[in-house]
Amino acid sequence: MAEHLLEGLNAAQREAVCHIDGPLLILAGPGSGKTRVVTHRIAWLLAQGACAQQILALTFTNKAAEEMRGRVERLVPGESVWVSTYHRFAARLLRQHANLVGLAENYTIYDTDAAGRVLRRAIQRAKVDLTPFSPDQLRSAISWAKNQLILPEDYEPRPGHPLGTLVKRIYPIYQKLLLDSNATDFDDLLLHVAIILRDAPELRASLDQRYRYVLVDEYQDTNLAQYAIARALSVDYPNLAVTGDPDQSIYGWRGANLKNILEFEKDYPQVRVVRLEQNYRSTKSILAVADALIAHNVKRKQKRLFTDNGQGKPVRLVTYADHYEEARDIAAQILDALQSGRRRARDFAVFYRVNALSLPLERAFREAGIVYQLIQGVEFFQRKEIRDVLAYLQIIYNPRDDETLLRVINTPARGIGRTTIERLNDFAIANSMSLVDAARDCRQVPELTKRATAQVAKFVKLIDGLVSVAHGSIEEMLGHVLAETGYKRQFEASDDEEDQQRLANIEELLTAAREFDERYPGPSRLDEFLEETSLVGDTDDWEAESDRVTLMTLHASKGLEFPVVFLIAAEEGLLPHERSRDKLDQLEEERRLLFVGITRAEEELQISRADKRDFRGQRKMTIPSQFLMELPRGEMEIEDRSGFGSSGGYSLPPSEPVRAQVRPRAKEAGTAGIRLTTAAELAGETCLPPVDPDEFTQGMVIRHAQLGLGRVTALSGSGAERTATVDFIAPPARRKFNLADGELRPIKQR
DNA sequence: ATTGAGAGTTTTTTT
DNA sequence: AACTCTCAAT
Repeated sequence: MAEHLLEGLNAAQREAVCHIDGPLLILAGPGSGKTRVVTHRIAWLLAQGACAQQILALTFTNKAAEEMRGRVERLVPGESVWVSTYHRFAARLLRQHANLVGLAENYTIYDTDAAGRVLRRAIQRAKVDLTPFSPDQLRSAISWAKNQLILPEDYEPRPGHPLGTLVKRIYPIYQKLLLDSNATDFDDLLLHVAIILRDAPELRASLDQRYRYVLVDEYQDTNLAQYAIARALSVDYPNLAVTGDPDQSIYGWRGANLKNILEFEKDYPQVRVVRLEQNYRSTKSILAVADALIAHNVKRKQKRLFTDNGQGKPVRLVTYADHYEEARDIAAQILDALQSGRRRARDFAVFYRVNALSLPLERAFREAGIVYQLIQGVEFFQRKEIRDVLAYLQIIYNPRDDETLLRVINTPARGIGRTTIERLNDFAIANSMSLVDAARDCRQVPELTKRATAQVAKFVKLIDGLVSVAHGSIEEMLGHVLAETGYKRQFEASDDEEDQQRLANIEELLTAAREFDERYPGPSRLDEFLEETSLVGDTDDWEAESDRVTLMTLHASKGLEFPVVFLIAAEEGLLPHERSRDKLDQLEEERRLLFVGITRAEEELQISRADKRDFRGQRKMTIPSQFLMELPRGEMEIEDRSGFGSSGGYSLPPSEPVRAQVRPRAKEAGTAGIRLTTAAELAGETCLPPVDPDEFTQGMVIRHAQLGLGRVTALSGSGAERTATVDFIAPPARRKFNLADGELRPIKQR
């Protein structure tokens, strides 16, 4: 019956898939088919009679959750297994039991930004001198405490620990500000739920029973709070299955606790341990390098990686004269492979330790005419204009939210200045009321000028007006917000490129709202919408389907794989990062980071460094990474392109011509199956006059006055409402346009 | 309330 | 180098 689920699995994989009751630890090396095992196991459980509602799968990222949900859906169509991130699961649970921790059901989830501002207010209120510490250090100390499930009243610093003393003062104030605003930060979602599960045994027991089978992905990255939640759901029904790889734990700095996985067997002595050690991703050469490197970690569970894949090319270790040369040569190698038709752009990825290292690469790629996508964290919903507009929705939903009120009270500017806000705030504190209520009673505040009082009264009226229309669809509510607040007006007046982009983003938000409304028809689901916008980023940011070279940090590369990988800047201070100096644990984490990077590669891998590098505006001689000494150099191809002794430094061996400066001809590019646009191609095109919005078609090549050439990838609406999503080629960018504005012109190719 | 000069930073970032 | 933050001047 369900035997097909076992097809094509090796013995270890089968063992994991067929395990039903009792704790299970899956130690899954890179490329060992972990996701496959997890999804097949879910399908297996269902086939054995478990019902979908009894299964809960927890992941760390939305991307992972989506991926897993999709694969389960394909295996067993129609079954709705709850696959969720930890935070979303916690947010839902907390929504139902908010009263147990002093919150109301309509609590707000703050993003890092908002939480940071609250912390700043907490510091001010504590009237302490923060020096010599930074607010950031304090933030991470509080975050650490929350992840350790230490409540404000229980926090005790180590004696004589100056930062701890400050935390003890400020953490309770910070937490009170959050609770008074009926708000949480990200850490709170987990903290509150963990505390609820600890202190409400009946509730815990009923949830334990309800979620009979709990699966946790990337277990090596769990912090104590997440661990506590998973454990609390697996007491009476200890069917907890966790998967992870201690060697891929790279989020220790965020409170992840490697002990959770290393000591899982202590927690559940009757645990069944399955090791997935066969790698299906990489060549023998690549795996050997990874294996040799990670063997240098002391705190580690022994694990042997092996593969039936071929030997493959040797891993290359290259030294360049400088970062510029490094970038140029990588671009040249990629271009060469593209032009010969050996590879597509999407086959390549370049990894680096810090985002700032991407610049020279971007420049080189642009010069070479290589299309690339940069994966970086500025998420759509984090953008200022989006946050501003959403803030109004948050206020409608939870008016007690002081922080958000502070954000919107003078955005856009409406003549309520700092002093006015301060006086309102003092009044609110004195009467222990929320800011909205203080604003509502602004006539009782004697210090306020007449003018200020009038402005504040007007603002209160605005908010009340918005609240009164809070039943419609999200799109409508957003429409009201934009209309009543005049938020768009400030940008419409300007012809600044950035402001126009902001407007476009707001349009995009409206589209997102409409899609949401369609997905959840019926009564207003404001809570769901706000939850989604604060907990879900831009999901379609990186998609394998777009044919571009990928540039990203090593951290971002986790979970992905590419045929060809370039790993740059293997230098002391960068990899390992200088902040990990002299700290064994952190040094091992840096080593794991490199391990993760190496094991992303399927067929080819090049690790490089430069003798000189400009960094933070300074040119410095570099020192090779100590990790390079740990690699099996005998099995690798070592190349020195630093031009030792030669004056130029830019010279390359004659067999490897410098290609980066050669722009590809459009024809050649076409045969290689890649889309490249050259200057020549550009010149050979003429713009057609503006056309009716409905004449745009998918795939059409267009030109934008500032952004250049692009291709229409998606269309929606019609007539004056018709919008197009356009992928621009150089620099690569995805933008959305209202076609009625006439900014886009079709291109006629000669 | 907005602008600008000057100073001070600077890892990674699932949520 | 590039960015943010602060504080002072308009």
